[in-house]
Amino acid sequence: MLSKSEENYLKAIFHLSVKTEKGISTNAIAQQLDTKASSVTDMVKKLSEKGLVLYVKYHGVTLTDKGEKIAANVIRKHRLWEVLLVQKFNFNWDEVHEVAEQLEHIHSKKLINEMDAFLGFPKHDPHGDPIPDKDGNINFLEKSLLSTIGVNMKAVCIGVKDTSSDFLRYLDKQEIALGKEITVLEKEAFDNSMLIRIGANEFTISQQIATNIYVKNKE
Amino acid sequence: MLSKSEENYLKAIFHLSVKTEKGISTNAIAQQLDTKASSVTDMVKKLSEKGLVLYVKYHGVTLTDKGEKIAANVIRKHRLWEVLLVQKFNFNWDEVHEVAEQLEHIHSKKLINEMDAFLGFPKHDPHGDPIPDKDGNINFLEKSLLSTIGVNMKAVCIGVKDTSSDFLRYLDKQEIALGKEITVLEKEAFDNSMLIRIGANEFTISQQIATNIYVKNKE
DNA sequence: TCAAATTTTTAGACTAACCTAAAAATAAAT
DNA sequence: ATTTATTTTTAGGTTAGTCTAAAAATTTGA
Ligand SMILES: [Mn+2]
Ligand SMILES: [Mn+2]
Ligand SMILES: [Mn+2]
Ligand SMILES: [Mn+2]
Repeated sequence: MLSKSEENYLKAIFHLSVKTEKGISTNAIAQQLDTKASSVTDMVKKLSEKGLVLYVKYHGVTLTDKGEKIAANVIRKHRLWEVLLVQKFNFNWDEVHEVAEQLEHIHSKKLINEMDAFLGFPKHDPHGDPIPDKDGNINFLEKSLLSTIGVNMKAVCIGVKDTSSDFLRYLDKQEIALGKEITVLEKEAFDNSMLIRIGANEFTISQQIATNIYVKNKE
Repeated sequence: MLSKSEENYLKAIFHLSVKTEKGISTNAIAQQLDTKASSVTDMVKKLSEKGLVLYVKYHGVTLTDKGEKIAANVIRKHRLWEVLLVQKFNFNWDEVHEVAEQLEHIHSKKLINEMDAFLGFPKHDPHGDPIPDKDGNINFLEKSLLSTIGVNMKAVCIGVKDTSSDFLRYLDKQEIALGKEITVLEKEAFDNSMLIRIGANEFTISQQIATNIYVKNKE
């Protein structure tokens, strides 16, 4: 059975691997886990000996199939717990991540599969991120940034890039939530801010906001 | 924030303190936690420095109010998680303890209080043990061992002493469960076995069984 | 292409939580 | 009241996971 630390390393490497085909650098992992590069080197050696990553000195690491499966399972647990907290325990979507970081390391297959059923086999977590299935397969859905949507186009909010409390509470305040239809009314060339409509409300959002909201094109 | 290990020591001392007024010996704690006496000495010193136990060398430890409150809270979490697993996640009462040992160390006040509400503020866990309230108060209920019940008397099963899987599954097989009424029909002087009736079933149980079932006298 | 900057690894140390074996204190038995 | 047995503590070590500082390898870029 893997330690909490080993699981966190695999998860970090998994997340970093989504964006690139190359090996993941020691420094990137260190930054992701808020630790030092020398610690990463040590751990990566251990994971390599356990057959969970491929590691070539000075050239970064990649997950093996075995390591990838374990990482996906940790992420599955994290996201299912987040759904439970929001849907059953009255957590807001900005409150779940920290607790899920603890809960994702609970070892019990029965627990997670029963929870999955109890929640009705959700496909996405409260932030719109896909939940891996039992075998570790993830359904990466197509998504665009709101900032890329043209004037007079409609889109549906399906996720968030930034998941900080500050950002999520801003979205709450503006009543921007998953599933909401957003119409782009105007774009300001100078600062790339946008005038948008959600339901009956019209308001302006900055580029920084628009580049942190994932949407699905509507037509 | 306390480590998992520190919490486990406090919990062990709490459980051992229920049965005695005296200080808890190093050896007793070592046995409870399946560790060595020398390790206990180390940890007890640390807990003492943190003001969670009173420790006099060679004379055992007792919990301070602060330590007792923390221990009770860990037990509260353990038992509430057990209720969740049985009532919502289809766990049998012999399957919950191991997972609850992990879950009891999750740190989130909101989580445990929401869970408490979600479960309808249960007073007892699946094994009949009382669940401490938010402030750490426990309602120790009066209970007798089934072995002490006289012939022709009725009693209601309200708890179990042994919580091993083997014992709990034996109870399942015999359809002995919390809340069931048990009538003592005969007692065998030679081996202290008992003939009992539960519902329409009559059968004999050994003394070992009878001394591991808690009951409440009925009349 | 080769010196400078950057990244990565190694070397050595630290802490928490364990352990074994020996010493010290307490408890039990003659 | 001593001696003996038991319990507890101390001393010294181990492992996992972390750190800093220095050495080595790679990358950049003049
Ligand atoms: Mn999260
Ligand atoms: Mn999430
Ligand atoms: Mn239990
Ligand atoms: Mn229990």
